Amino acid sequence: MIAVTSCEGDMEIVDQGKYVRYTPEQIEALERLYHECPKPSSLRRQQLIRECPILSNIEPKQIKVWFQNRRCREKQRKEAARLQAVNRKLTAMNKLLMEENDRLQKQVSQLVYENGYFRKQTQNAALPTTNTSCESVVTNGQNHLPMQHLPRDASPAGFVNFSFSPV
Amino acid sequence: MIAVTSCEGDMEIVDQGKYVRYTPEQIEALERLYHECPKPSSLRRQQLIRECPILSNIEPKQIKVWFQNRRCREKQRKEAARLQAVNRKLTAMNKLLMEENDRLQKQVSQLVYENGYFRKQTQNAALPTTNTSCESVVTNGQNHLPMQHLPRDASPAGFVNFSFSPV
DNA sequence: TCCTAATTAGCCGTAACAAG
DNA sequence: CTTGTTACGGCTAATTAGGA
Repeated sequence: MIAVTSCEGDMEIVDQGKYVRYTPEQIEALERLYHECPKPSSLRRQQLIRECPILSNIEPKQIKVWFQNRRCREKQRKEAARLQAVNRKLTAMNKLLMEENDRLQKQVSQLVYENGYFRKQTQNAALPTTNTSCESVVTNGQNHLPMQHLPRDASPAGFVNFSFSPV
Repeated sequence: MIAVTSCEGDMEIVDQGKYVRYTPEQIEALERLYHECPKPSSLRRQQLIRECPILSNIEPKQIKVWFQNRRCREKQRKEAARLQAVNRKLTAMNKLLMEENDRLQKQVSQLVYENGYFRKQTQNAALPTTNTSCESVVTNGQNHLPMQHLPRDASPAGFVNFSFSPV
């Protein structure tokens, strides 16, 4: 209770009722100290209060709590930032992969086309060939495709409609 | 003021010095009400207190604050979950794209190989050809590659060392 | 009518505390 | 200690009252 008036005024609340906001100067000092050492010992905390006149009116317990909350906040923010960063990275990588995929698709198309052309040439001009078959020459276990239905639509699985918002 | 004893016991604190944890029953009731309406009006909140005897010892202001905090928590959790979901989606998509890329790379390799073979056949067996050039036949503005340095390393940009942790 | 001061309500950040 | 919860100060947007 104790309504504590309200806005306006520099009321030195003093009375340890509860809930005070530290001044910007105090925050600045605390942040600096936190940057030096995010997890000071109890002893170290007492030193800080003595060394820093700005913090002299803050109780040791409050200092302790402040560092606790500060660590917690940092952790949360770091995790959020990390997720955002990973997202950006993955999005960027996706873009690259899509472009590369596109490029390769085009390349395959062209190669298939040229291949068909050459195949025709070979067929027409060189019937007496030493080739064992008119089909695929090298078969390294994969891609046993008959070479005739490739010209387009070389996509394998279905990742067509991946909404995927920009984070 | 008002130390409020501490742990243990079912102390009916009553005196609203500060900081009380609501009982599981109260939480349950509040959660249920929240599920029905996450943002009740001031009037509605007063109704709730009257209707629900479990909440009768909680002040209107506290109810208001509870709903406020509850919304805040939900928001944070939803955002975190969303990021996680997007991350999973992107990671899965990346995997698919990588596989597809790999497949296309292999396909290009094979096609280039076959192409070379056919090209050689054509050259050897059919010198008197109507072909205008021994180089690329179709040139659709893109992929003006000389066809000789493709066999491997068809990667364009540098996405080699993308650490990319699994979320 | 439009504008401006005052009140109101919600959200954000954070202090303080409890539980684990 | 960390994590989660209660509570509050302060900012901002939305609403309203009163005066030019």
